[in-house]
Amino acid sequence: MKHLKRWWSAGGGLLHLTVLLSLGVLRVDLDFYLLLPPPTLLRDQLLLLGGPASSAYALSPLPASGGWGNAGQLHPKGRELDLAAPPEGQLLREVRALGVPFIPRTRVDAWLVHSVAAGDADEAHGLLGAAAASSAGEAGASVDGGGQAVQGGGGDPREARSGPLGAGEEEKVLAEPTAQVRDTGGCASEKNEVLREKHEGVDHSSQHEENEERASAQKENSFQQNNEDENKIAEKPDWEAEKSTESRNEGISLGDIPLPGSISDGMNSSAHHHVTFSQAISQDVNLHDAILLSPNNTFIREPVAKTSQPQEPFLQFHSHTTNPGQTPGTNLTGYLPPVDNHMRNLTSQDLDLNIFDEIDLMSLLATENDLDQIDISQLFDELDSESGFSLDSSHNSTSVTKYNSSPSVCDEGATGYSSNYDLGAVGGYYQEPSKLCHVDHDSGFHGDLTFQHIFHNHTYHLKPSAPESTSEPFSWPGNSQKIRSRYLEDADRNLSRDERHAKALHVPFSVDEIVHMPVDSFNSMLSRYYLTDLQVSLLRDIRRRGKNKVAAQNCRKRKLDIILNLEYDVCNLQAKKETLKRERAQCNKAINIMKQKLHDLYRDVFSRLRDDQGRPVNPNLYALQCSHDGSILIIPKELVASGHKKETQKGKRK
DNA sequence: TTTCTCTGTCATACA
DNA sequence: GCTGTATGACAGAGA
Repeated sequence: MKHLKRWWSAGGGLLHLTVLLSLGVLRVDLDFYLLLPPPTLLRDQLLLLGGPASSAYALSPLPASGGWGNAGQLHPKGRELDLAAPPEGQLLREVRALGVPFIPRTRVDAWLVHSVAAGDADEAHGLLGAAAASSAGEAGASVDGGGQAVQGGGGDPREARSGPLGAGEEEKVLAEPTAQVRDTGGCASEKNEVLREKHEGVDHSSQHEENEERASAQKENSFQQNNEDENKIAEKPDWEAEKSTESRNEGISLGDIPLPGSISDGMNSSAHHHVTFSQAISQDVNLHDAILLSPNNTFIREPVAKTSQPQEPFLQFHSHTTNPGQTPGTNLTGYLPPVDNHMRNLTSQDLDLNIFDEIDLMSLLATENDLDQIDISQLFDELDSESGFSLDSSHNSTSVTKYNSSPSVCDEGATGYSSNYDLGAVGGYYQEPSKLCHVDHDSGFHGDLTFQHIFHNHTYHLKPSAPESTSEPFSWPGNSQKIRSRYLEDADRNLSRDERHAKALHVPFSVDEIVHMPVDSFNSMLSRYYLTDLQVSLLRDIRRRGKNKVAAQNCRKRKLDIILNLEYDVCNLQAKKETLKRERAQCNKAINIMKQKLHDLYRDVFSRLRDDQGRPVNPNLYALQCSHDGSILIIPKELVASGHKKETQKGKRK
């Protein structure tokens, strides 16, 4: 534990990148991890290498989430990975107890952290040694004592054996990562270039080591807060996470995020170094963002080389595989070998073609269906009649022309709309930058959207009902136009009016998001996007109608509850009334019985009374009366009657 | 075809 | 003034 803490305190970090791919019915997360060494360790490593820094980080592709390890996988120190690793909960507790900023959301994450925490004093250096061995291969550097890379090698050990490379080959590749890099052909040079740039960044960062050390104490204190913040963010919806991350965006620009394309830039700056090295960042980046953010990066431009080599240390093929029929968030790795194998057996060309076929198809669908002029005209007719928009035909054409004449803006994954801001990620859909949603990349939008992806929880909320999702959940077999058109017709038919409007106007948000996001996020969204007046009006109408719809539902439900409660109260009151009637009858009956008993007692008393002559007292002429002192007097009824009259008269006078 | 129910929407009031 | 909520009234869809 103390070593891990030292690791974090020294400024080491763990960068978790997740690239989301959509392959037909499958969705694949490409998880890979970058162990970012603390500057102090880095310095030691540089000394060990005896030359200029050639290693800035350790690339540690990890096994797929859901399994603790694979046969043949090596522990950072070369041991077989302990399959009976401590329980995940224990690891999570340990890691979180450290207050490290990296939030292990998966067992793999926890394993990685634990591998550092549980190792001996050289463990961290061993990890760094792996980094050196990975990236300093061109110099032929042989790092002694823990030079093996932390490697995951994929989720299923069977896959490792049956994959393009055998287990032995895989180990060889892992031991000689640079050879793997060279094998990538043209990609290798670019990758090495990236590595070189990163190394330069490390050199630069090492110059600021003193500043780092001074700041380390403060960082350690801030780690705990960061950890708490990330925990909060992870539990919040996307828009709440966005709110939380907006404040971070003020301090961390998009370029600070050590994405594959921007990591070199981040390394070259000491300010960036604070972010990329000193703070461990766990973030998920979808492929779409990667493409947008890093157009010149080798990783993006060479998806074949990257995705086709599961054993490559740089990028380990998928840890999560989901499909639309799967429960959202379910990790299939290790549970669905056929799917997994299918994914792994995809050749690079297959993968590439699948990805971009889907992208092309999605773009085609969008352009063919969403921007169809006739549909737009019909839509505006609807809008005109239903939403009070005063639009004439000229307006329609103007609007369409306007939308299509905006080549300088980017439709940020405007898949019509999809849920949870996974606009580009869900469908792997990158729409050509010429549509409606005008995104200002300089206005902070990128950062927000990126952070939404970064902090999402790997759960792809595929709404089961078609109306909620307009993205294509699968690729069409053989591009059958009939099937596709039929599907689209059914999908459109199932869409609500607002959903059709939003889709036709290319509003890049789902109706659900528009309705339920906080007003601050909604307003910021309106201001952040270059939306036309029509789009803004539609968004506000959708939000108003959605709110009112929910309110009406609640109102009716409440009214129904009130009615049901009133009926229940009526039944209760009726039952209570019957009970009271029965009690009243019983009371009357008891009173009559008491009266009868009193009458009998009265008769019995008079039957025993005698006057002075020994004659019985007539009860019709005399009555018994109790005095105040408790004595009983026998008085004539005439006196009793007159006495009552006097009392009544007194009472009336009063 | 009529009736009834459900649902969405609008208008309005209020906090 | 804006926003959200509540509610009555109306209209349309469907059984």
